[in-house]
Amino acid sequence: MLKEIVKRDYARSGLLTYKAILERLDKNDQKTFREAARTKLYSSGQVVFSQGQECLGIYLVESGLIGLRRFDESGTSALLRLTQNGEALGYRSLINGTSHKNTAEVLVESKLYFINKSAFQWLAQRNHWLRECLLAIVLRDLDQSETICAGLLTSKLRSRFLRLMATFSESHGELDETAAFRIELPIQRKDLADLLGTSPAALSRIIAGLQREGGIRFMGRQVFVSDPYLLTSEATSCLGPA
Amino acid sequence: MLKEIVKRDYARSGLLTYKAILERLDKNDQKTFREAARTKLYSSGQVVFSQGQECLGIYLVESGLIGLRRFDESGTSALLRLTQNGEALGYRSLINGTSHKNTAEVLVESKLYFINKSAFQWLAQRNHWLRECLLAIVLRDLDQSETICAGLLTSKLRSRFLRLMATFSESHGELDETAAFRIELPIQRKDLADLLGTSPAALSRIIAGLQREGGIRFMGRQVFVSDPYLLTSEATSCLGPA
DNA sequence: CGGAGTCTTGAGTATCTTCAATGAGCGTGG
DNA sequence: CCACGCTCATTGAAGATACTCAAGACTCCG
Repeated sequence: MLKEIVKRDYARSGLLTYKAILERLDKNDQKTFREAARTKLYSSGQVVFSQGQECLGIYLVESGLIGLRRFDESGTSALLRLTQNGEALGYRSLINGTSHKNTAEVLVESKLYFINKSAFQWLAQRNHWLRECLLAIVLRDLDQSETICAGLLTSKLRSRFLRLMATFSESHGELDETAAFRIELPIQRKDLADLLGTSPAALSRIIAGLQREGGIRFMGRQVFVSDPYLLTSEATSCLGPA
Repeated sequence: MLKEIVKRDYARSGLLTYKAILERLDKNDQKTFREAARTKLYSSGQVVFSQGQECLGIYLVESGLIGLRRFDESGTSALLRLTQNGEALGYRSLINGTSHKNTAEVLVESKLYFINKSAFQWLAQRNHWLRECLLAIVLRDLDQSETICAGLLTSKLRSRFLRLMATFSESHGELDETAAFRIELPIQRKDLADLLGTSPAALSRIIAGLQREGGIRFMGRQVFVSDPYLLTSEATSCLGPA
């Protein structure tokens, strides 16, 4: 009974891990899945796949952090999304048969499972849950993308940065011994800037300004938030599932 | 044979019209569908559904133009997407059972079909094509949203505006008798500005600047492009299916 | 200690915003 | 038919915001 609830929760939350999939497959498919899935380890800076490449299969992020980057014709690029544990990469191109629209670059050393296209399609065809889960992921990604889009359309850099911090506080934050919030930023300034569509310089100024006003302190990749209102005041989070 | 190809094309292009659906349903379901679908006419300015409202069903846009707008806490809003003939509205909340994330407002007098939630779910459960079509739409919307997002992250207002014009030229453009391109903008400046995340004032200046440089002329909602390179130079389109 | 990469700061400039005023277009009613 | 009010569009000016380039500081690592 409990197990059933947990399983349902996978579908609802869209957590698509190796283990979650295995649990939901019947015995025959489990074998197929186990044989098809390959672990791959990537170190920071590596590229999983590139924009324009043909889609060979789907990647499941088991640990680490992957950034989806898009380049435009002029060569400039933007970080569209961060992908972490329980999320899938490259599913889009897999479903509609197009080439990859973004470049997936490893921001933090990551462990991925790779399942080749035909094997995954075979499994998805046979397993209702897998299809549902995929759909849930697409919907969540769409919602996230629209939320970011809305933020970009309406908010200033400062607000967007604070929202981004709020997001990180969910996945990379913890309560300090001094009852202040401590966030460990997983990425460097340059990538933060790319995520916000700005330059490291502008970001630095925003940070300096926030610090001057108080309530938040930055030390390298450590962020100490003594005034949690700062993060909650400027809207809800804008990245990732939870 | 030809019919088969045409049908397939619906699935591929994601065109989800009343007629397209009807063609793909078997006789029993056709009856269900016909009984469930209701035509609704909306005049410009009306609201189809509002952000936060519970999802009652799905809307198919048969003609006209609907804008999806998102408000943030501070009350400012942005136009995230335009929806026209052959596209669906409210499918997202229908699938995952959440409330509407955006407000759908009618920009141009529109004819919609409304199919209530349970009827549509019943049909989707029984019809493979419908599910596939829905998935294709979500994927297309996600891609579109990410493209806009990337544009917002990297490009200046001027480029984004030209890209928007390129988009409109696809759906609302035609070759002039003078061999120049003529585009009929379906929406007013305020909405264009909301779509680009700027103010009508800034947009006006961009337009004035472009006109001064030549190659393009604006007269109210009419746009005459004598130098097509203007539209193609600054990247590909960023809105809508075709 | 040196060096590369990263982060911050400074100065000048370009872009965009805001508020307010003017102008163009349109339907209404005298 | 024209004056009136209305909405929409453009323009002006001042100020805020963010960009670029470049120089300086910090950190990590050899």
